[in-house]
Amino acid sequence: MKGRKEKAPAKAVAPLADINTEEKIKNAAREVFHKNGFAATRTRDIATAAGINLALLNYYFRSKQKLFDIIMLETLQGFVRSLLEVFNEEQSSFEKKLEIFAERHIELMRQHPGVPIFILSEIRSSPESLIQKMGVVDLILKTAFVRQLRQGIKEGRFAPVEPLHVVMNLLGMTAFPFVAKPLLKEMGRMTDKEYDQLMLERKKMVPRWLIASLKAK
Amino acid sequence: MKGRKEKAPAKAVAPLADINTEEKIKNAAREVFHKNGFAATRTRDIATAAGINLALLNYYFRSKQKLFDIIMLETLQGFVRSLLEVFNEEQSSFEKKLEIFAERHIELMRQHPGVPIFILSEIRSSPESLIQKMGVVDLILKTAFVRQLRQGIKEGRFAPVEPLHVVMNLLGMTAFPFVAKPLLKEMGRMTDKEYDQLMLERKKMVPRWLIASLKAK
DNA sequence: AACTATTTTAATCATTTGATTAAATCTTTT
DNA sequence: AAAAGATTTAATCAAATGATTAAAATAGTT
Repeated sequence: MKGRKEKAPAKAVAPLADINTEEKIKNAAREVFHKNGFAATRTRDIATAAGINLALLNYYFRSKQKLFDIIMLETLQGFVRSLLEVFNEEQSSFEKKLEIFAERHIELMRQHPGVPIFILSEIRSSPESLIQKMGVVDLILKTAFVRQLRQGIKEGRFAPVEPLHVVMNLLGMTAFPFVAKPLLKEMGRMTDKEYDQLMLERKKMVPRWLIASLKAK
Repeated sequence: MKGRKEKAPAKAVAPLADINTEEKIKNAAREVFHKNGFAATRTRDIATAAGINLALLNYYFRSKQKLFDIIMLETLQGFVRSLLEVFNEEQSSFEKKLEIFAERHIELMRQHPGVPIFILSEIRSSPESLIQKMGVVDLILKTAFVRQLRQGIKEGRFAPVEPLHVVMNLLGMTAFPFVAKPLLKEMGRMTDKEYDQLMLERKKMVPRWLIASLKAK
């Protein structure tokens, strides 16, 4: 243990107009990790993508694992936040929340198509740590969205159903097409442009399909 | 290149009552690959799980990649076959196919919960080769199932919809809960047993939800 | 400019990991 | 039983990979 790297490098003057090294590494790491996952990523891939010397990665982030943890945490937070934000909104109706969520969530995934499969495939064999890192997720069944769903059931507007089923259906209909894109695209013999067109259609349709399903006996 | 391993080892007498080495390796490989994926799997993990000497893996399968290819191909075929079998059945109605598919597909995934995320996460960054290995998938839009869907739309029993949307919704509702199990289980603060109970419920519910959505304007 | 602290580089380590080899053991055939 | 062939083992290799080090370069301060 030498002293030089005991603490993180001091953040010197921010090189305005140009991006600093730490950010360059993080951006490259985000891209490569999202694309290939932790195990298939070489620290050299990240260094090359960032256009930096390999040693700088360890100088700024100590280890591949620590860098990954940062990227994963930020990625998860970005996704969970956007979801909870909509679900917690107190004013709007259940139906309106559905519309806003589908619109936002699908748009978010259009901008970052690799993120859903990244999250899911990293979580699959990860220790408790990662799942607890998202302690936020178990807040979902306490949101206004779920409360309104239960209310709708009580009033007889919707058929009785376990709310988690509805969350599964909603996320299944929005996220799955991104998770399974290579497969589904091949099924439909589609170009990326055509596939994207379907995603746009789904922004409007998913809420309707879901509402209809809630009325099924 | 020595001669000894130029060809595959001769399959000698099958050791009845006991499983042979090749099968032991394949079974262990299937388990480990399904759990951790290609990149995160060490050949030593497989050897240990199979209870064999590391060199035997290469003796029987030449390389990690070749062993993986075999496992992946078999895994894919198992999944696609069960899907096409139902969709191609000429006699049954559209609604009946839906019921049978949901029942079979969910049951298959209950037996092999790691398979869906395994397939999807390996496919994501795989070269064309893997996707073409499943040339079968693009047959789906030519099945009786899709033909009957189009017919139903023409007759006005269903609202007009691109069939691929319906396939997305169906697979999203069946497969996604398995793909995202760690996340969804945490959301619902559920035990494995409780989560499995939900999967059983979905066998009956997914067809109803999907039919209802088809009638949504 | 001289001095100090920070950032970057090239070279190198140590470990992990896929694969191979040669010898040993076991099985089948003669 | 001897010979031939198949299977298994222990030891080892070579390349890949995460990480470190010492020195060089750069920026900031006096």
